[in-house]
Amino acid sequence: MAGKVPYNHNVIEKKWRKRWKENPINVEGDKEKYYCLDMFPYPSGNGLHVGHWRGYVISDVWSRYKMLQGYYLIHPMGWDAFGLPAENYAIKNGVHPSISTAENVKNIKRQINEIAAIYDWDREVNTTDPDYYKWTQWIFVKMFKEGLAYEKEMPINWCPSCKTGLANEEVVDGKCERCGAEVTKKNLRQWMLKITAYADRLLADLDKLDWPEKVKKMQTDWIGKSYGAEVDFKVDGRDETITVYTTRPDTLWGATFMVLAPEHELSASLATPETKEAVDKYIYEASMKSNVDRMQDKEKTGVFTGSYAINPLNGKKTPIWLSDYVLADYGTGAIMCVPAHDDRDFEFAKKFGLPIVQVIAKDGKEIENMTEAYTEAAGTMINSGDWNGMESAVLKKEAPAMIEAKGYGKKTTNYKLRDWVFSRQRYWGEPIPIVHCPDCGPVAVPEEELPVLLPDVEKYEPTGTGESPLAAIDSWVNTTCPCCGKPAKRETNTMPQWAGSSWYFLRYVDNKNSDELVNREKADKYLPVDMYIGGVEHAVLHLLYSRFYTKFLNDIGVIDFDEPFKKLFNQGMVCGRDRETGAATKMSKSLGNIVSPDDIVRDYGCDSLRLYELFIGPPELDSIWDDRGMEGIYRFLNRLWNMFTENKDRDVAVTKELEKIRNKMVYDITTRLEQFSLNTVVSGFMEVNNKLVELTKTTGVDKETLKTLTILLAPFAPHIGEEMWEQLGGTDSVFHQTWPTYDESKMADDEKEIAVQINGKTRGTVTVSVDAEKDAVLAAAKEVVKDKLIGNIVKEIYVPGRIVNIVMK
RNA sequence: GCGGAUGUGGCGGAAUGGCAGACGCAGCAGACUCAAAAUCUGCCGGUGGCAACAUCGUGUGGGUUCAAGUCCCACCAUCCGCACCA
Repeated sequence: MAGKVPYNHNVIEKKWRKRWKENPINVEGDKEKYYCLDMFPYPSGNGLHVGHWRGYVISDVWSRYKMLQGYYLIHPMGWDAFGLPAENYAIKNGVHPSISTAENVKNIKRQINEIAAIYDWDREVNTTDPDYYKWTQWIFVKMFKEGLAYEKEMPINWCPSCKTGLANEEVVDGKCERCGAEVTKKNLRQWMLKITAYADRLLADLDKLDWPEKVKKMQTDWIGKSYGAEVDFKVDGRDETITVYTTRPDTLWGATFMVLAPEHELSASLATPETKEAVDKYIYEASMKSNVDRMQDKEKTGVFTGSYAINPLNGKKTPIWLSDYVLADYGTGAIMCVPAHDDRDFEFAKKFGLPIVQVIAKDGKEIENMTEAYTEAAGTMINSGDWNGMESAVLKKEAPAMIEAKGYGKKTTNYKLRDWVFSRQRYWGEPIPIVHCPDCGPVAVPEEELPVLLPDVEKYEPTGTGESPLAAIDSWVNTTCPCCGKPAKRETNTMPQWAGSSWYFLRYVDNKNSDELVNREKADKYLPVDMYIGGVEHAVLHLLYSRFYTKFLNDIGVIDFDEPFKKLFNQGMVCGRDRETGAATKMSKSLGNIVSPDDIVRDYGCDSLRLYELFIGPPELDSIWDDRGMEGIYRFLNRLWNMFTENKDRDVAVTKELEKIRNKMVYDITTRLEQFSLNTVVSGFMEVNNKLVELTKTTGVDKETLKTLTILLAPFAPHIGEEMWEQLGGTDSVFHQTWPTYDESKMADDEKEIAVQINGKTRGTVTVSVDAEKDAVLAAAKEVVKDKLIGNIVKEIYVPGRIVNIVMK
């Protein structure tokens, strides 16, 4: 066709990226803010693959949609740039991490800009920038002053490969989350953050959040709150008392023995001369076992100490054992054992021939030849003295108070959450701003002296001794005490990578402020985050730490809210296909199945890639990259472009049909987008385009429909959207238009084809007017299937606009 | 072991309890072309049938309902999370 300009993505995309740079489209005015945040990336040397892009595309589409709804966007990007890979690269190549990091940032920034993301680079932050980590350190100092950061010598998780301590959250299946090496225990002086002080609030406030239930559940489980009682057992013939924690105080009469963790402070001393050798051996062996060994030991082990404890309720002597199935750092490190009603205690009792006393009747009676523990708190109490006859479920709730009233112990709660091991023995992280003074102890570096700059070192290698490489720089380590002025030494441990990422979203709204972490007025205006988009891998670590930091900063008056992220969306991964098996596999260099967005953008354009990233599948599920699917999207954009160019200069009158198509299009796209069903938004565009292509051959498509389509499409394919808008005569950016609305009355069909079923099976169709009477529809329907109406009609069902079902016989 | 997610054509996937398979990919046939690519048109779950049509069909087995991919019960498989937390 004459005058037809083919779709040239290169020309269009280049043109509009330049325009956006010259005339930013996101302007504040007096608009309300909308804060849409991406999880900021670690600037890896590999750059991004199409999987990383998925989240960025989703957040960009959502942001542009919000923009068309009239919001001013906070849509920033930054770099989580401290961490091991840069340091390991430095060790290998002798390049300072700050140099390799800067190079990687540059490359990834280029890639991200090709998504056409409207990131506001004026807000950019980098966790390794001293102006940034000054405030990371400042938060630590504040926590230290509030007693939330403290030092402790304790056995911690130690990764022998990374040569650093790890938080519990960083240990997966007994292995290092980062490198996969088996984690061992090491006694080290550590900086800890008292996140447990916030356990209750971290748990309760989950209710406030519009987050995936899965993530809330994971955090709930990680915090692991339980209700029960601490009960004091006197050691027979000695002055000591052993306190146990139990969630089942109702079964106290059934406690027939007690088990202590080998690490319990009384473990060794409970041994008698006869048992001493065996007890010491057991304690020693337990201390040598790694986490993995301990978890893999399915068979229970244990040793009798020779001592007995007195059950406070019935005065009975119960033997005290040691076993490593009891955890030293949960509860009190000691448990009372009720083998009749606990699986683990049952197994232990069976193995070592300990007595089993049932105290809850199952189905109203005592079980003969018990083969497994009865763990339900359901049934009447038996063998339980004055508790006999009570309901277990009731007693379970009341017993803690009863025990407390009698002076046998107290009502209590417990958490699985532990305090956060916060120090790392590595180089590339924020120095912990503490000075150790022989007289004053640990002293915080005065706030006006922050940041404590990370010094250059010659050797980045972790020492492996439990000291950071910083310890080798005498000139840096030796300083004076800020308190008394005497010679003192700097803390040489650094912070974990999580430190910088636990609060970065606050800094974006005031990233150049050198006097405050964030200006309060700006914080009140632009925070918190309305929508947070990122992978589910941060369900516990990053998201829990960020919530903790936010609550702390709220407590000390820096900000006015106590939850950072109102809404959270986890996008699925984009997998590659295994060349041989065809199975979905993570994209990785070693498998050679990485698809680079650079190649795709070059061949098909950024708009095509954006649409394919959405069309590939439901955004919350993992999906598989398919090059041919990518081509299909490209074909669609070409068809759309051709349809557009053939209609844009025609003078087409609005018909009822066109009006219907337009309203239905707005309805479909809007509702699907609101439901975050982004894959079906794209198919919705294809459907409407197919219809418009048909109309192009006959009546053509009117301007209003083309304009509406253009605005709807713009958040998804912004370059072509802008180009179409301009060609339709728009003088301002398409993103300064208003999101279209629909009129339901103009969407509906006058006539509808509905199915006619007999006994639930479709036997024909009938086209009826939507406002036809039931009797008329039924009559028409019966006419269609009259040959098949053999027998008696029992019931006739008509669901207007949907179906007729005739029930026979 | 506990918890969660998922299971629909050759593939990715779509379906407020109401005609299963939208949309796309692949495939087949045709048009255009000397030819190919691109593009356009048509077909495209299985079985039977020239066809109209019939029949089976959403992991398996039951159930509720006029009607079930969708709701309920019991399983199976895959993936993810937690895992001796008393």
